[in-house]
Amino acid sequence: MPELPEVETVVRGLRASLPGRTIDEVRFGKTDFVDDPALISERVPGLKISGVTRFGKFICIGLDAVSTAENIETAQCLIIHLGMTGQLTVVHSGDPIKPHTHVFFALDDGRELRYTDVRRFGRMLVVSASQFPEFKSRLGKEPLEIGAEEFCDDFSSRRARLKALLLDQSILCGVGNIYADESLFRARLHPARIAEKLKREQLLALHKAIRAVLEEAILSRGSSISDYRDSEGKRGNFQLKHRVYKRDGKPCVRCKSIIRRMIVAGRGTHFCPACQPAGRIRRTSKKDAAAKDRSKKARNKKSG
DNA sequence: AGCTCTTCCTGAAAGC
DNA sequence: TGCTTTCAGGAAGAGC
Repeated sequence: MPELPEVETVVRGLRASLPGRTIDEVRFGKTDFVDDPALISERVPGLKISGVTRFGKFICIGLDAVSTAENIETAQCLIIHLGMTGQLTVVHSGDPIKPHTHVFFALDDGRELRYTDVRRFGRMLVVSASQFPEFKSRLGKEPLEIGAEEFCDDFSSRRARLKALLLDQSILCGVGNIYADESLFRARLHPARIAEKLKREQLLALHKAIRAVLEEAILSRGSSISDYRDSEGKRGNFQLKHRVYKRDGKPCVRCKSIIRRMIVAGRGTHFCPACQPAGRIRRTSKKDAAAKDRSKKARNKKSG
């Protein structure tokens, strides 16, 4: 699943081969993950790619009018989120089409930028350059840019579990399930701990761990678990360096305890029970227990 | 504020 | 062997 390091790798690849090219034509297959396909068809063809940037897990392809004499409002941002299984690759227009390829951007040099997405959990939209800051403002801070002080301030007032906070894109943007688990392991913090209850040193350790994990993962060109490929269709290598993610049942690289998997914040979560002690986990409240009981009964009813 | 559940979708894996 | 069911998960929205 593409998270910040994977998206950054894709963006670097696209940045090396797209700027300067003009998009001649846009073709669509299935469009249920596209906000407004007609608007993309209307605005994008004829524009020149000015740059490719990343914000959180989003890719932004900047587009400008070829002739600067045009009116100013032609500058556009093509925004793409890869969801779980999205892939953006640049190929020659005659190359075989991979299954589940749903958007084709024909370039003026005989190549094509293609969007492939098996599960179609991704998203694609176009906004005018003037609307872009507003779109961007809905996202939280960049984990590689936020300072230690700021990070501590943001987390120390939160009553949610660390795992939930790390996955919340309106707080920090770009961290997903893999890098949340890997960061928490490095900081020796249990995923279900409440942020507010941590000591300052622990929050500082988490801030440092997030940076370290993301930077190392970018150097390894991201993690390829199943579907992830970069803009040239190549796999990343960071999955070989995961210390807890999908390693449940295996020995901890630090202490040899068996890595465990549990659901936290609704997500499969991997951790070492010895290196990441639970601390004082909030006891299951009567309300939570009742909710759990209800869902269990609902499940039994369905199956029986 | 924050938690749980549901929805979207498909392929892999588990269950029978 | 082969069919059916379950599960995984990023994000958004509902309801509590």
